[in-house]
Amino acid sequence: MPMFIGTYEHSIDDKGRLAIPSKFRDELKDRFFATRGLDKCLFIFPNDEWERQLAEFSKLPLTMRDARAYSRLFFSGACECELDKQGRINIPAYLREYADLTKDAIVIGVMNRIEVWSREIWMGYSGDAEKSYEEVAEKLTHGDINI
Amino acid sequence: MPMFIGTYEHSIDDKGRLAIPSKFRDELKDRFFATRGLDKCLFIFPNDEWERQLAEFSKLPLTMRDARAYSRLFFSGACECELDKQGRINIPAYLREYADLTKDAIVIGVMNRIEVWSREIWMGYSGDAEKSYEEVAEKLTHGDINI
DNA sequence: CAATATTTCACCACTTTTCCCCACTCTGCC
DNA sequence: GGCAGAGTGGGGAAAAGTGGTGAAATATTG
Repeated sequence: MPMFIGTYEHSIDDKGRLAIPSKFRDELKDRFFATRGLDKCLFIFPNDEWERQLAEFSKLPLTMRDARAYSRLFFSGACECELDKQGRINIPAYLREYADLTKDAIVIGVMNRIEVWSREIWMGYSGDAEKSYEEVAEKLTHGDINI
Repeated sequence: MPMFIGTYEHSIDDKGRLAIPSKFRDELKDRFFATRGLDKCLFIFPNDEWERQLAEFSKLPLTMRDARAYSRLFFSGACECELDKQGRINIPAYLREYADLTKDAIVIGVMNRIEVWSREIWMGYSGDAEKSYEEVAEKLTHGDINI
């Protein structure tokens, strides 16, 4: 079971390269994937998590309009990543655009996935989220989701 | 199991030639087919997927008006493709017309198939879809995506 | 039927991008 | 202070994408 935790501030160079925090590298070693995430960030999934996502998609019928659109965005926005000798990955242009990644990136571990944020967007998002941290926690436990 | 993912921006020349992204070529090596897709794009299926489509169609009753229309367009628009030495295919004129392909094309991987879009149409489509990406994600997976 | 015109296809060459390797800097630790 | 590990930047080789040219096949016309 992978466990990604922590926040790292890294930079993306002109070629779209991003260093993966060294603490995350071992868990990713075999195979991993990046794709459009929710809330304008990128998701990075280790192989087993990726396959869990695929399983969800295989249930969707080609004839449903929404399902088509969703899988088009999901898969067209995905890429398999490889670490270079320095522990970096190459983020394709379309993903950098989606997440507004130019120079300063925030890499965070969220349990079974990694997320990559543009610095500005993360500042806004985490600021808001922090304020309502307790509120959200309360909402979640009233539903069927148990923490 | 083929896995086509990613977005590529290629151009179609006057002769109707389109370069297939090199990452897709290996998966297509033996045999593959192109035809009219849904939403004004072209579908490209590797051989095994093509045969799965055939199987699906053979289940449809000949008496259903919509089924007749759909399979007519699907099969009359189909052609077997071959890669030239540079990794390009030749897209027949009627398919280019169907998908409005003139110069700039977007090639995307959608898991078990490849799609070819005119740049303009894709921009419109993906722009709309992106707006509802998160909504649809929630609807389709009803909460399987972690918060 | 032959000669010419036209289209199609395959090959070749060029340009651009990508990827990989190496070198440097900074930080923390011994 | 020096060493090791982590992150950053740049340069060169290889691959990927694009455009063009020539040969073969087909069609057309005298």
